[in-house]
Amino acid sequence: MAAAPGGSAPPAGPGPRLGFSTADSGVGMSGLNPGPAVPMKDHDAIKLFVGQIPRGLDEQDLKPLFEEFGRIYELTVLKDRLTGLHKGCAFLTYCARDSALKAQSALHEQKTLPGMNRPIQVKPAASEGRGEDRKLFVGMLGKQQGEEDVRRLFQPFGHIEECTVLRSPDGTSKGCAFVKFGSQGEAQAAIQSLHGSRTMAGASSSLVVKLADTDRERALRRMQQMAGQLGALQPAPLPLGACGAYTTAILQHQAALLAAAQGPGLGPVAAVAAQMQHVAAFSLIAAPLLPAAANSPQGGGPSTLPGLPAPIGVNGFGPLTPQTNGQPGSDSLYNNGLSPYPAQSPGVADPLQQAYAGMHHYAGPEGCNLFIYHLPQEFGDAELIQTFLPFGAVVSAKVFVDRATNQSKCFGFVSFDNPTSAQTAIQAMNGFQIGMKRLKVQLKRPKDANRPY
DNA sequence: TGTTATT
Repeated sequence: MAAAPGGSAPPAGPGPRLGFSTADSGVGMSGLNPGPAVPMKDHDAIKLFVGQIPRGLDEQDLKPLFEEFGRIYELTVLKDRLTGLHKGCAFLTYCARDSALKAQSALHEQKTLPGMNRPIQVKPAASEGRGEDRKLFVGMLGKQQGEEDVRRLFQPFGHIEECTVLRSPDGTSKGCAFVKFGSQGEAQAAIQSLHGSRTMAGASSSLVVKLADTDRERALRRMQQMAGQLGALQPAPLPLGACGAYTTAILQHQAALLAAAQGPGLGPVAAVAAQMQHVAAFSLIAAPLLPAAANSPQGGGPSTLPGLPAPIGVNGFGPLTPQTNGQPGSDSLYNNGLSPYPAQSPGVADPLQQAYAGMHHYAGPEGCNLFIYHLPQEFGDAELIQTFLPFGAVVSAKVFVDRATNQSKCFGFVSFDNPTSAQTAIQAMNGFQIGMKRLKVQLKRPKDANRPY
């Protein structure tokens, strides 16, 4: 024992004598540990949790006990952050994965250290994860990249247990993959180094490397999609009271809380309820905030609105909220008598209903789709709907968002179900001043068109 | 100038 060679420091002389209550079977004489002073650990090494350790034993005391099963990479007794008191347990990582497995099977629940009532615990630390924490989702791959390419990319970070590129039924790559590492540490290292680090050929954005969804997250995702479908097909007839963006924000917050609060074991029904509440909140956004009876001078045009006081604050949607429900003209977005909106013709189906009727369609027919630039930074899809809903049935509205920052790119698309509405919207809204900006509203460029403007 | 995908 006294001659532990190599990097393993010999246990300090006096210290508590180490032994198991069952049998003392020559612990500590096995390992010659030649090699570098700084040990290397295998990529697939396992971090072990060791419990039921007598408080009197420190790392040096414990070392010989565990060295029987192989070279130790790291051994740390857990201490209270504040008091520094020994917590009766430790983390142990062997250089070799195999050593950890041997130690676990030989020691876990098998022996009891002196002075303890319960047998020692030796098992993978919780931080090692039980599968999900070692599995990565990889996005923004090139469509032509296969398993081999992905493996090449991730192989430097550890032992890859699985590597699968997701493909459509016809075999073409969906541009994403799953990679499972031997340990959580390897997975985290890969995330650290690779996420956002490069853009693969043919990808629209930089590489995505993150933990794969858990089963629960996957189920939630599915339900979100289903709820979305339901909402698009059957817009709930909601009371359109005085509910503006602020109310919406509260509802969304509540929905988020509900979703976050669903701990393990929450049934699918409650999850759906949370999702449906979210859908309801979204529906409320569409409460028309615009003056229904505001007869605007159509001939004037937006360019005749110089010096318009900013109707929309840069820090929120305060002015967007209808403060007097149903009272045309007053306290509305356009309290200057220069609203660009045409009167809503009676007899036309509720535009709200129409707006949602086909909302899952991205684009309408040619000539129905608008490209809108110079949107206020805080404009989202909902505000875009609100702004263009008076001109006709909005089939879709989408503000582009930078995926990395979640910030609006200040442009978006609105589609109507007919070209006349689109033209009316252009006439009324192109050049319209909001805050410091003037909207640019024009027909969306067809995919194949080559004109810059 | 319609984006990013979850076995």
